[in-house]
Amino acid sequence: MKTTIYDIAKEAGVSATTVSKVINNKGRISEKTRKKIMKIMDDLNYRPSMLASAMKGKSTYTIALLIPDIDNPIYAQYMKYIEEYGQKLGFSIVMCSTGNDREREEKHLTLLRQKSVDGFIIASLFKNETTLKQLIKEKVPLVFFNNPKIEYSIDSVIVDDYLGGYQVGEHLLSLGHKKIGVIAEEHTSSEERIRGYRQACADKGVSVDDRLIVTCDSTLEGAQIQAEKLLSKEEKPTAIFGCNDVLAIGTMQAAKAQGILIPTELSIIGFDNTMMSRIVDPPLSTVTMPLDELAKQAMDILVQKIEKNNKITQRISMIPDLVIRQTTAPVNKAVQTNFIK
Amino acid sequence: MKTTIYDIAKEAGVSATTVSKVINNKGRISEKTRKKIMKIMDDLNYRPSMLASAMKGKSTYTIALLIPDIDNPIYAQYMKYIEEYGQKLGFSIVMCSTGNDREREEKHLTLLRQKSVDGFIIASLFKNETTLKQLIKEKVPLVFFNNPKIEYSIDSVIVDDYLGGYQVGEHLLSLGHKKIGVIAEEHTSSEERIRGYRQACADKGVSVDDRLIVTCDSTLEGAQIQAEKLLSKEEKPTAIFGCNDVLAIGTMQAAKAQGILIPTELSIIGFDNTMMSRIVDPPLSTVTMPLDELAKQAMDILVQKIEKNNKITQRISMIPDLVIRQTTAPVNKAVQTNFIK
DNA sequence: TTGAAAGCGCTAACAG
DNA sequence: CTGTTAGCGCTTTCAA
Repeated sequence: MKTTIYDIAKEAGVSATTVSKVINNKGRISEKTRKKIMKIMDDLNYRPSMLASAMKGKSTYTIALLIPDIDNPIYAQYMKYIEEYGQKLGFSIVMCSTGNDREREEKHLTLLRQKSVDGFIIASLFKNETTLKQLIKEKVPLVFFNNPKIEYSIDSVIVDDYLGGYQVGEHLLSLGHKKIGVIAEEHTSSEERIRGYRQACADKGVSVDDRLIVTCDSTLEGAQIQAEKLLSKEEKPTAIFGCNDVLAIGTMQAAKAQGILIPTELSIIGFDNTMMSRIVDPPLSTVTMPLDELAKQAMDILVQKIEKNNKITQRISMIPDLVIRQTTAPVNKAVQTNFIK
Repeated sequence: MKTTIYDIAKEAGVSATTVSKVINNKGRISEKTRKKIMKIMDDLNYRPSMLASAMKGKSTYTIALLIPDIDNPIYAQYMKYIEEYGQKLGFSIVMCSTGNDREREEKHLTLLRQKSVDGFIIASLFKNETTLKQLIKEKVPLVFFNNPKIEYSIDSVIVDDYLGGYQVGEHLLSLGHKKIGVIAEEHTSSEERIRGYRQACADKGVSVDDRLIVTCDSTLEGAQIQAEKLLSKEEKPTAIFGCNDVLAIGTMQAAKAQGILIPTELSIIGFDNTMMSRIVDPPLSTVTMPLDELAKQAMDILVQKIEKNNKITQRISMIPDLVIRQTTAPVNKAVQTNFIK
């Protein structure tokens, strides 16, 4: 039999209420009884059941994180920082992978609402508008993470993907590239990154060739296939922007397989600055974001909603930063001319 | 106000008991009332509170996974497969990273027990014997994952690390290597892998030089530092066994930094077959394990314990397999002789 | 085939 | 400063 608040009460010769009060530091309790109760709780190794207190309307100190896919190390990183900071705040994180699939997203959502988790951090695509509206109406605490939902009044914490894409564009353009391929994943963040990239091109007066912008599932293999196609086009790109590191690295593999030299014959740049970008050869140029800070903000906002019932909704955006490593270089005139003939 | 079982009962003109019975498919209910109740639940979009039912002694359908560190992709993989299969079984997974730190392990443990999670899968080091014994005594459902605790009668699911180490040893030896460095992480699995490796050496009559076996924290940087030391020894190894992929890849980076050619001048082999091993250049030889199967078994055992209160304890061990890629090659006689002079 | 009543472990009025 | 009482939403005897 697990020890309950009553066991403590009985042992201390007081009522359960009193014990509850000392547990929660509420009301006024004489220092004497408080000490006594504390000691007994300690002796009996008593731990209050969070289930029971949650039933009385308190929070469960559990939040759910929805991510598309752990295989992409960037999502593992989301998890890492969110869990780390959650730990500090006393929250547990339940991990839900969704594959960006609406059904799986919803299944997690309803299941976890039944379990009364306090809130949700959503990095998964989450395209279902009906459900989303429903959640907002029911005031379920949630914050979108690196997943802009500009059409809705919803809390979100994001890196400025648009700016990141712009930086990539500028960088590539400054290196003299004009034929630039883009491999994107089906996610709002990719879209924003591309939007930024396009703007950079527009600002420099370089026209973008839409046929060079392709989408694929966010796997090494998927990217490899798309990159191969891109690289066997007549109007072969001299640079490719992978909208995340996995995509960029898949592209590197495709290039290597075709004997294309990086960065001499092809510049490649990624996004996310995952550990992978440091271990490939040559090390991948990419874009980094302040993930720890993003995670912290997301948790803070959520906890505000949960504990203080905070009503204001905010949209926090952080600045990304280029990390130039060794996969980007000035366009190789020789190759270009050779190709144009 | 959330709809409760009573709202349904009232609407249907029956008692809460009856509703409860149809929810749980218990007792005998006329097909008519059952249909009626079902319909009303559906109309009102009723979802039973798992908190309340958990308070009556039912399970929470939540299990906790303790891992050392998400930064190592192999642990992200553990998470992935466990969560995936958990999803199928209707269980949510709460992720706890511990850094192999006893205090953090215990904090998670007590917190989650207060939250009444149904059980624990432990991949984290977990050296605290007192706590462990306590958990066993209290019959907390738990299974150790790739984390052999041979001294205790505890359920565990592991890859046969000993055999994996043996395979690595055999492979390296068959390539003619005699001076082999080993970089290990502080974890039971590393110890087993080394034990297997030693046995292989013994079987081939090759003596192992203990000064070539070193330990470090499981980071790229840590491994790099240790590898540098190893590679600047007089008795420089011709091959290095990284007890996991991170360690092996850190070693690759150290070698590259020193201009050492892989595999011509130095063979390197890892363990875990993470995605990283495929993207480094040259691709890393390593050892693979049937993670999906391991995860499945671990969950199945745990669920047996939770739902059927299964008493028997089992230790499941699966066979790993060498994946020879391009970082291992026959020892380079030239280098050897050159070195010996 | 159905329901009344008790209770899981805790907290929040309210009274004393 | 402390205790009584009621109740969160559900399940489980036991009786009808």
